Amino acid sequence: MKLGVSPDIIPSRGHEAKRVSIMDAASEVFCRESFAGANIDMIAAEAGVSRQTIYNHHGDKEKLFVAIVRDLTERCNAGIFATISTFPDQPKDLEADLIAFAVRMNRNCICNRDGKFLRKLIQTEGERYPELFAEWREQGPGRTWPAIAARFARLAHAGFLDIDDPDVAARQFLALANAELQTTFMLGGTPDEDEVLQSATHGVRTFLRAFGKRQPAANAGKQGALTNA
Amino acid sequence: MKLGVSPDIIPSRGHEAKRVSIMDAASEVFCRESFAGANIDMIAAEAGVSRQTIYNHHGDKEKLFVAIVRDLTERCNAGIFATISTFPDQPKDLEADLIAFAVRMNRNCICNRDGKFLRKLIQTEGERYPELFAEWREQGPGRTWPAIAARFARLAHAGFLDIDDPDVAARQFLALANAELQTTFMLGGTPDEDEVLQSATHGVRTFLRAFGKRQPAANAGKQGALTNA
DNA sequence: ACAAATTTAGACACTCTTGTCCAATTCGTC
DNA sequence: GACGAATTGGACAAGAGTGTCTAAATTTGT
Repeated sequence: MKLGVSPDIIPSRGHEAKRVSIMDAASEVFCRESFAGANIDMIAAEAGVSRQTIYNHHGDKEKLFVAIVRDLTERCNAGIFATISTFPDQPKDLEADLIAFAVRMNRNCICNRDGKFLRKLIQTEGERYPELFAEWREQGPGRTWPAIAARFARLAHAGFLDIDDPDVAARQFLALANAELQTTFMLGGTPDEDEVLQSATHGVRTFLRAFGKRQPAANAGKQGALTNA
Repeated sequence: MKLGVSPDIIPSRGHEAKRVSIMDAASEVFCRESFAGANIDMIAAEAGVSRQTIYNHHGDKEKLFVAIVRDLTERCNAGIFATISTFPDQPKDLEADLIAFAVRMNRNCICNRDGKFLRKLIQTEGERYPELFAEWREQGPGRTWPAIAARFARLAHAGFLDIDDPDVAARQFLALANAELQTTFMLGGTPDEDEVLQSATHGVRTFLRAFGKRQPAANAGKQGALTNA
């Protein structure tokens, strides 16, 4: 019933509409209740379809769950790569551009519905479905970290940063950008725009204090600007 | 019933032994299977007691769960405060001392059994038991972050660090120390000693590049040592 | 060794959930 | 409006899990 999830046309009625509606409701319920705690009637009610329709579409509870995870994994990875492609390779204002990138990363990949759901499902059910989440591991972290690291390496090579190990720097960059959101994430909350911006700003400032060029020569006053709140 | 409490002795048999055994098994099973997925027979089998004994001790499944969470929260907080008390207030070798502290923090509070279990239970069931985990939030993050921040503030005041906002610095310190363990945590794994040391080392080095005194005057060569791998 | 307390195994009633079947109804399309 | 496909709701059997009850066995304190 709502919009804005998939890039394709969303059928607002008919067979496909039910399918989408079921997937939406199932993600929600599986995340909220865990696999064992979720029941088909709940999902049916939330999706506004009859229980039988769910069985018609997906066969059984486990197949439905697998479909959900695959779907989320795919969409999340697409979102992450799309966001990585907006990495500031030729920054005009390094600090501002990195903050904006960190905010995009958080908003579009980590704090959004798909990101939140996938993260929770991995944490909750990851150990019980190793092969399913191994796929995520390879397609997700296994591919996205190197991609981000490559961007930082390029930025360093172009003289904007002073980085020894791009892989470590990439991990630390995101860790810093999220540092102040951890407690909220823990309890399944969604940080608001302000919190995301705050965390990203503080994180990027610290990142640049560590990896920024000591004296860019062009703007000597800049360094001072980084330290004041 | 009887004896004046002997606070220290751990009973290896008898009534109390069963109690401990049940708590251990229940933590394990609740974490692995989630509250809804766990069943009493599983816990009984894992604890080596009969199902009825569990009902005798704890009344019902939910009361058992609550007891587990309280127990874990209490022990974890104790561990965290004990570790905070080992913070290097008068460091001899700042980098080495902070790395050692970060490793202790990880080993004793985050990667150990209690930490891992509590984290997973909060992630999995936090939304369903708000009042229970609100307690954790107040006693845990609400008290430990300020405590750590105060230590960093003191270190800065003593001239070892150059910190604007101790709260932010404290959060970033731990975020950096854990940066390379996130993926492992996600799937419920336990990082080995090497990974913990690696992550802490890289994290502390970055932290000091950001917050270390630029030129401590006394040891000019030190700064160089921080930057090489 | 005796008495009290605790533990045990099994049976049990009850509830909840899954997944199937089916007849009636609605929907999409021509 | 008519036809085929999809959806619905309700009944249903089978299975699993909770929590209770009991009588017998075991452990504990003295």
